[in-house]
Amino acid sequence: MDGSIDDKSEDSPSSSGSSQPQNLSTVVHTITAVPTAIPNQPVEEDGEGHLVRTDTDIGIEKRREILSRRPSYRKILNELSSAEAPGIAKIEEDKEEEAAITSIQTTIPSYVQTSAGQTIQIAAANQNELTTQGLQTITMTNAGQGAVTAAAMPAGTTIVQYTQGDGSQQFVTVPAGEVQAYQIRAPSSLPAGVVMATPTGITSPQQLAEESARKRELRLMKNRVAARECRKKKKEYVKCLENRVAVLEQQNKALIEELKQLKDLYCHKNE
DNA sequence: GCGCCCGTCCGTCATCGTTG
DNA sequence: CAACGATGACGGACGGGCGC
Repeated sequence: MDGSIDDKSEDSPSSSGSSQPQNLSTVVHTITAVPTAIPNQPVEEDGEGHLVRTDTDIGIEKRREILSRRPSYRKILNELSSAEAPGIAKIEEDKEEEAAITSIQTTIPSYVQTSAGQTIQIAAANQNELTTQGLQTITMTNAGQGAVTAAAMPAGTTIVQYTQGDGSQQFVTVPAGEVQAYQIRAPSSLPAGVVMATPTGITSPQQLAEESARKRELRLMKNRVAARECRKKKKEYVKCLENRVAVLEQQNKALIEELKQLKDLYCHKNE
């Protein structure tokens, strides 16, 4: 288990939380999906000096019970909207999210590092443009696969391809033998906006350790983004539910009013 | 000004469901 | 079945309001 809860400040460059703009208008009325009275988890050290949670068997069961999965917000909402509430908009596989990802990736890496430890800039043409518009995708290809650039490349050249926010594609080439494969990462030791790429073919324990550290950082980075997205979705979901409540209240009022009128009508007829 | 409380945001971990 | 994405839970940071 690599779960450590004592390393937050070191391994997350953005976790300082300094002057994060607070979302002013989001008053989330609590909609409790599951009981959340989870007892404090006991904590102890693992072999490596990391603090880890230790659940008792009962604790695990209880936790599992509590954590029993609900469908995703999108699913719930889409089911709701398709089944009975035409007024409620579906949450789509949204463009908004893509936009958000683009903006997140704006802060990501515009450099790769060669096996020689040399950092090369991905932003071939215009670094400013890259950093303002952001990377959308980064893909690695071997020479010969990229039809456009392959012609101009010496055989065996590794091509690093990325797509900018405006859809235009940029390529960076690395001489054959210089690099075999890259893993993208944003290590906390590097300034924001720098990506590391390191070769595979690791043999020594130290390299293994570095490799696993890299993997961990990558995983954390992805999860960070995923958590952001998830929260965004959750907010949308809650907003939609609130809207739905408002609509239903309105309908309820109207129905009560109608019932009242019909009753009056009925009474007058009988008189 | 200071301490306390509360609400919000964020990163991380654990876990589940999905997908290739 | 491993890898990955989604998400609940947790804890820390931060800001605002309030009483002293």
